Amino acid sequence: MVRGGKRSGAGRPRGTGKFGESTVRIRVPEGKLSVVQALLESGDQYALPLFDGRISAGFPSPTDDYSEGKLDLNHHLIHRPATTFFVRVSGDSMIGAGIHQDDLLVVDRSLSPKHQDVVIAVVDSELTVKRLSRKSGSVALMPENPVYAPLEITADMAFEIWGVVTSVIHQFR
Amino acid sequence: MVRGGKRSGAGRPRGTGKFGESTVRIRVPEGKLSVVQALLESGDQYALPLFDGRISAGFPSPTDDYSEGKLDLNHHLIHRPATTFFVRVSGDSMIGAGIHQDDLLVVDRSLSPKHQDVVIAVVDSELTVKRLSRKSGSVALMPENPVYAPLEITADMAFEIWGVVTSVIHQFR
DNA sequence: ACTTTTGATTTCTGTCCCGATAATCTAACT
DNA sequence: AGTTAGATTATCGGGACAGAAATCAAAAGT
Repeated sequence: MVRGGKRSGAGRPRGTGKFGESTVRIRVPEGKLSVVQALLESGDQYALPLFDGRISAGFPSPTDDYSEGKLDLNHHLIHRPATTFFVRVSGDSMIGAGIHQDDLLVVDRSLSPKHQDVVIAVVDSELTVKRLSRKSGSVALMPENPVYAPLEITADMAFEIWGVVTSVIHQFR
Repeated sequence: MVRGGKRSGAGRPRGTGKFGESTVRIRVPEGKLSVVQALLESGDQYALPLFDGRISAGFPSPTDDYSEGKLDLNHHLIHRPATTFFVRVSGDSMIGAGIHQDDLLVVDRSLSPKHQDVVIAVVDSELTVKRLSRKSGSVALMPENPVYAPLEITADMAFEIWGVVTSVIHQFR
């Protein structure tokens, strides 16, 4: 007479809802509701497809499957958000390293500056970006532009390294 | 005898809770609970301070107030997420434009390619990044490296522009 | 008269409950 | 064997509730 009956495995399976997973109820301020819902419904809006320029056979299309995977700029370029900041470049003393006027630098304060690192330094109250040289016990800031001269750091200078430049971003449009 | 009494204005004011705003209840999948809570409690984790290299007086410190404001790379570099993708650079034909081997390009398909734009193009099944020239009715792809020659586009070529390069990102570390 | 205490009131937050809906299983039926 | 219908269990969103928090106003204290 009875259909079914109490048994394991019966009923709606878990994780068959909208999110494919069990859910928790939380309170969200009204102002941030839209961004949270966007995060939930469409995943990370800024995880965008990455193409490898080396693979160019077969006339691929941007609408194809993205076998190279997806990339989020923030995650890719910023490893420690708490110790990272940006600097807008002034001057052309590092043009040989691909750092141009008005470029944006990503700087991490938590990295220990090593020989040949590009660093943000303050020398006598002046903010500069240079390549750090630690050769033979002396410290020097090396520009990458023949117009400028290397700057040897001496004990009487107010010298501080703010951080190590991890990336440079140049905008065309 | 009665203290207080029914009246308007009494009671806890609205918006005095944890979020300073009225809240709504939503369901969040367990797996995304931590990221949603991080978004709510600490704001945008990737909105980082921006310094202007031109302002260098007074020996500022990264721990000072950030009068230049905060910047989010995704918002700053990606205006239309739906039509934007990344390309990893292969080759050195655009080194004069600051585009090096293994750099990351941000490409927007929704921008109409104009004269002198840096574009991602497919010519005869080959993916290239070049500066677009539309002078005098003809179309050409101009490298920025004297080792390479300009490529004039003729009618018999399979030619397609994938998008306009809006930024180039070079990583040091 | 001024300050402090105390109860009343109202809102916030997290949790529980519940009905409607949805998805699956098993028995009954064709 | 294939279909149908009841049983079972999970999801989803709304209502409700207890405890905490914040404010008001009267009462009590100085």
